[in-house]
Amino acid sequence: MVDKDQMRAQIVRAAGSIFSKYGFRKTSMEEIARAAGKGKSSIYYYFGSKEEIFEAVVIKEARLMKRELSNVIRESADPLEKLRNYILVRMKTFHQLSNFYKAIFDEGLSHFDFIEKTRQKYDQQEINTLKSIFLEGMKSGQFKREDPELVAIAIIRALKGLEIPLFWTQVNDNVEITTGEFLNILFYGIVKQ
Amino acid sequence: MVDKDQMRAQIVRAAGSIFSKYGFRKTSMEEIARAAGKGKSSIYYYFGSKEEIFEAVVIKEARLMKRELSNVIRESADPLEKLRNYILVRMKTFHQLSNFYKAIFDEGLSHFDFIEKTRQKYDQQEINTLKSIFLEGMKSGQFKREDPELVAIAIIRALKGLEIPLFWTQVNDNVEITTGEFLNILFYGIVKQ
DNA sequence: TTCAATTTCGACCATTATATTCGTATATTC
DNA sequence: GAATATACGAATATAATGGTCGAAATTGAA
Repeated sequence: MVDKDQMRAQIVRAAGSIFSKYGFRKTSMEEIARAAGKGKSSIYYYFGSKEEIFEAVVIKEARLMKRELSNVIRESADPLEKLRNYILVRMKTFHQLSNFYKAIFDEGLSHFDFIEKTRQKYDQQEINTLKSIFLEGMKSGQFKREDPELVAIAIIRALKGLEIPLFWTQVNDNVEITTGEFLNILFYGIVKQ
Repeated sequence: MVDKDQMRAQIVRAAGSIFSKYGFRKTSMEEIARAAGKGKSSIYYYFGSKEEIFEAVVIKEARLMKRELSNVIRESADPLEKLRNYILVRMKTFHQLSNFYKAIFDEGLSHFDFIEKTRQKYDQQEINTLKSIFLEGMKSGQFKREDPELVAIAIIRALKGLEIPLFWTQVNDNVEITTGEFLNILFYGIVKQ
């Protein structure tokens, strides 16, 4: 039973590296099995279906992103730095996960209802996080006085907008540049001088 | 006839962007057609087969790389700079083309005999180029006196070794770091002080 | 050792995806 | 308006793929 979980983890790891490269549809069980160093049918001993594996991968990656975001917030004291780092880390991680998100928008993947639920849950969490950061910044006088909920939602929307081109450009450089530009605008449009 | 070539170029462009993302096998004619803004069967008016398109793409990219390398050599006067820039450009371009090369090593693609021929031709060209750069550096006293042919072959071999990990890591950063490190070693192991 | 539970996989099946062909419809040219 | 060039939907034959099943290894406790 202990080994079984270990094997599951290994399969998830292998599958993740393929999924993130080719997306859900273009990844075959054969490839996952090969990458995990197992026969194709053996995979079915650990997972019921390809979709189950995909779900496990997405959940794992989501947890990872959440942890990473928590860390970066905890580690930066200044709310301004918090916001900056939060967004930078988010965009960077998102770029690595773009294939998963691409899969979400992919046609024929709408039966992944768990994804929509997960997404909504994380959306709410993100809004709350940003809200609290912004509140803190308001108290310290570094941010203008606005409705924190509205600001948080606006930022989330903007970030989602920023994510779109990531689906189409394969060059990494744009990420940091665009995000930096975005941060520039965001701060100097928002911060009280 | 003029328009036909234009359309061919457009298809090659579209196909290139998909091939470079998913490789040969995972790219479908349907996708190529969609990306080219045409119906699937229309593609066959311009190209006889998927492989023919692939061949056109590879040839085009190879030409591009060759031109880029020629430019960088012409523009840098110092042989040391020539070698440095040559390798940097080569690694950068190679990274963008990694999917094509991945296709070459892919099993089941061995019937692309034109690729092996092209590769051999370019290997010889590369050796000659590096040889002449090295000869120039020897004359100017910046490089140690060695057999230029052997040195050129050694460098090519090393570069090929550097290329391998590009197949497995998806992070871009490594490229410049590894290449930089490589250049460091190469220069200070080779240059006369 | 023996026996049962666990783990692995080759062979197989049903379904889908895909490359290519074909007949024909629509533009373009002379 | 015939001839030619261009476009595509539908059809086909084949290959790829997700998933099943039974049987072979492997393990490990009695």
